[in-house]
Amino acid sequence: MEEVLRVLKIERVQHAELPAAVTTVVVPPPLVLVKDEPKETVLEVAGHDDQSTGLVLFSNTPVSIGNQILSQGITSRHEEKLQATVANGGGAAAAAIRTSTQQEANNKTLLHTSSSKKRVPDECNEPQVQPPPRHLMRVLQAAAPEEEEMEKEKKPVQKNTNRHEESAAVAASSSSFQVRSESKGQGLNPSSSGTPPNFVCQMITTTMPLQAEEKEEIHTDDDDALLPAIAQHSGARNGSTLELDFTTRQIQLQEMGFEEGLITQALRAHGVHADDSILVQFILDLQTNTVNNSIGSNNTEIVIENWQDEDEGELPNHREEDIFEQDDSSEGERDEVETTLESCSYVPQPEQSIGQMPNKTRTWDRPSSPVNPTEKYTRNQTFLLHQGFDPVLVEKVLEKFGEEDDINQLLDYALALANCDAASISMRNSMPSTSYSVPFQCQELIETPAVNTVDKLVNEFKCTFSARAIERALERCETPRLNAKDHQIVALLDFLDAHGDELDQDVEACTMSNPRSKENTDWEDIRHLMAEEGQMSPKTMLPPTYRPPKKAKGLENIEPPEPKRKGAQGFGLPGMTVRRRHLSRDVEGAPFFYFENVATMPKGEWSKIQRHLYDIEPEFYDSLHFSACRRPRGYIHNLPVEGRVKILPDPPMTIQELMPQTQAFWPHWDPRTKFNCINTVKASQPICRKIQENLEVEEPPPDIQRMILKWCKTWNLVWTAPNLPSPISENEIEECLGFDRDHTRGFFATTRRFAALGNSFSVYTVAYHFSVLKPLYPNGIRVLSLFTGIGGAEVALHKIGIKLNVVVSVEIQEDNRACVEAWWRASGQTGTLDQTYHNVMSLGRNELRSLLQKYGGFDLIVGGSPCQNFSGNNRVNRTGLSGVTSIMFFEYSRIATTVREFVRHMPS
DNA sequence: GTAACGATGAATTTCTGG
DNA sequence: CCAGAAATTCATCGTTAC
Repeated sequence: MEEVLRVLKIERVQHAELPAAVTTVVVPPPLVLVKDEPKETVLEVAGHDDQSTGLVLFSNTPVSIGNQILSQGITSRHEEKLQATVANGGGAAAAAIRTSTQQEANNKTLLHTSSSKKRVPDECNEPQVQPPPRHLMRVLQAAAPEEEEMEKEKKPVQKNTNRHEESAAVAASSSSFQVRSESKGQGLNPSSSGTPPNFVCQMITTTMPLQAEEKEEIHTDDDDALLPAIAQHSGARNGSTLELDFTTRQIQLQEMGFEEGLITQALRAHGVHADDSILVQFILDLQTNTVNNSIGSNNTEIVIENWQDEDEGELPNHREEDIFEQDDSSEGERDEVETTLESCSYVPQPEQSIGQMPNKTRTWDRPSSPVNPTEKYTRNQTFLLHQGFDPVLVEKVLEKFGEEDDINQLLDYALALANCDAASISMRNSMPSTSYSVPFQCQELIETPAVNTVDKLVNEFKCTFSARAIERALERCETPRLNAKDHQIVALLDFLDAHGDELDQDVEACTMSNPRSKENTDWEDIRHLMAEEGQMSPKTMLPPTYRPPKKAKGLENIEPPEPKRKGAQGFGLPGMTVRRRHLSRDVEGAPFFYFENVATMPKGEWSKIQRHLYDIEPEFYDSLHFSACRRPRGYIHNLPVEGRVKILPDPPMTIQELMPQTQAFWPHWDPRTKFNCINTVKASQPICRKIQENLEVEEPPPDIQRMILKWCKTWNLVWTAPNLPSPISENEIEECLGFDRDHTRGFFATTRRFAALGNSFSVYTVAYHFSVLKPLYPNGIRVLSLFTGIGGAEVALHKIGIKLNVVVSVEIQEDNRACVEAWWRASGQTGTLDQTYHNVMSLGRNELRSLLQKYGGFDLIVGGSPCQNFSGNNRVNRTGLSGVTSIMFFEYSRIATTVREFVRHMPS
């Protein structure tokens, strides 16, 4: 049985341009691994997984531990670790059966009822077991240096998971936490508003002591970056072992079909223990550059990404000039990178006119292709053959696109043909037609392309679960093996996330049904409806753009627990010392991004979101620390966390401060001082009437008081007259959230206004986070605002005093757009408000390119994606990321990562 | 536009065995 | 008295039929 490893380059192709989604797959010479015999324990071979243009080295089917060739590349240390984990993690996992709840019977009348629910002890509830040894496979996937790097990088993360310990340690370790300076009176930007600002910033600069181990950590990183890869490990191993490894890897790569010279170059450049994907990609790049220097922009992008990944001495802003100043690499490497940078990115479409970028010293055009058609044909043929496509297939492709300049089109077509060949025709005929699209070039030839679900799961969605787990998940979720739709695959991934560990084991007890099947048809309908209305392509919902590889789980390497939300104080409140965090160099620095959503998602959903946003730990805040209402939210961002200030003067911090007129009627048994979270619906009149009826008695009994209080809390009722509870008004909500009163007045129908406010940011909280941007952008900021809503982020930036040079606002609701536009005028903004795009799904790569060219880049990408499927208030479809609206998070992720990719590759 | 519609997970409190 | 387990309390950017 043969196992074929393929290196895939998956790239999103702008969906507005193509009627169908295109996944570009670059297949290198097959890497053949021969299995001795199947074993019980299977091995996933997965390399590193990068962003949308990243690489995935994977195995379609399990590779046994006894794999002869693979074992050559595995050190004995790996095998020991694997065996140890198998031995320790082999317990059977039982599906936890959720305990049922029992409601008290009498719930019809208000009197003498209780809303409390009692959990019935469930005898079937078995204790959770440790994750099974599936993750051990991932230990193997990382070569020794990779593993060490991972562990090194994990240390600060794991350390950060225990905030109490760290803060205690910081407090105990030093008294050097100092308030260095405090100054008041920083007003708003005078040029941005005709009226003097009411807010001042209280500048409190805190400095964190650099702890010894952190100093050492940074030092080590830098050193590593400067050392040749081989030399990194020479100290850890003796010369003979190193030589043996070198030879082993050389043989291994030779068997993959690569030339010896290229292999030697790759091993010298990356070291013998580098990840296969890195080596293979390096060789491919060498090949590609050798065969033809102008294959296409996308291939050169890989070179850049790899180079940047490897260059740990890179500065945060990643400007190339800075890189060169810092980089100690050889002159030859520098020339190569310069050439690559010159040829990368921004491939103009024929119909597009490329505006001149300000302050540019380089052209965005890629190098011109060979003029001679025969030369093009030969070039494409060589390229496709080098990617490992069958010669017959290559001929077919070349017949149609032999002289095509765009290499991606060729690859799309070749992939579609390959997929078609691979799939069973009989099965294809028996399957219902699918919405999954093939490249438009192929549709005339392939009417119903059969796409293997597992392939799609692994290739597009970058699933790293074992084939066994996937097989079982397919059965459990009743997912078709061919042509599964995207939402079905998302559901499958969710199921795998939840039960993948169990599925890897021989556990018969897992009786989960498909938890996501309910809304599948809804989503499909919506997509097609929107497609018919021209709002989006049917295949707009592309897979996530960033899915870091799953972390290896071993005995000593356990996934950090979900971050605690107790208190929801993020990395620190005003006046508190700030908890430090460690962002990788790939993530830190401009352009900044800022994502917000509800804190209390279904279990595991924040972890998924985190994985799609550079694996940055969410920061949970409750706005009750900044205003008179609760608003527990999670934020994932790469903003600095030190030096935050809040806007002054302080807003009303209690209900009583906000509404002093209610104090006269406030019952003594109602202890509330803060509103609960502002929802999107108002309390119904019958609730208020019922409360009134029960308050006819002068002093209601305690149980009635409790019930009334519960309703007051749920619906944010206030006492506007004796025994008269009323819902909080829109104006009061505006003030609670940090908007000016009447911010939303006049744009919405009554219910819509309430909903728009309920969906908004808490300006005070967001402003606190954004305040670190003020010294960074004294001349103003360019913002890409997704899911703008009523403009909470923009208002926050304005109130901090950051000038809004450009705001590209993407908001689908017309009334919201009108509200933002009105605020823009009323607040005397002098910058540009661009509301051209209404739907985030219409922002493809080309649109983003043109926006970047128009405005010269973005400094901040901000957005809070819809939360309906996350919210605890949703009784119907609280389905998490696979929900109809919450899946829009992936659009934020896609756009944020794409913009960051573009901006960071832009010449300064 | 109105009104009726629970489940979920975290935080908190209480119970229990040593 | 204490630690861990179990029970209870509490809050939740909402959906849908009418």
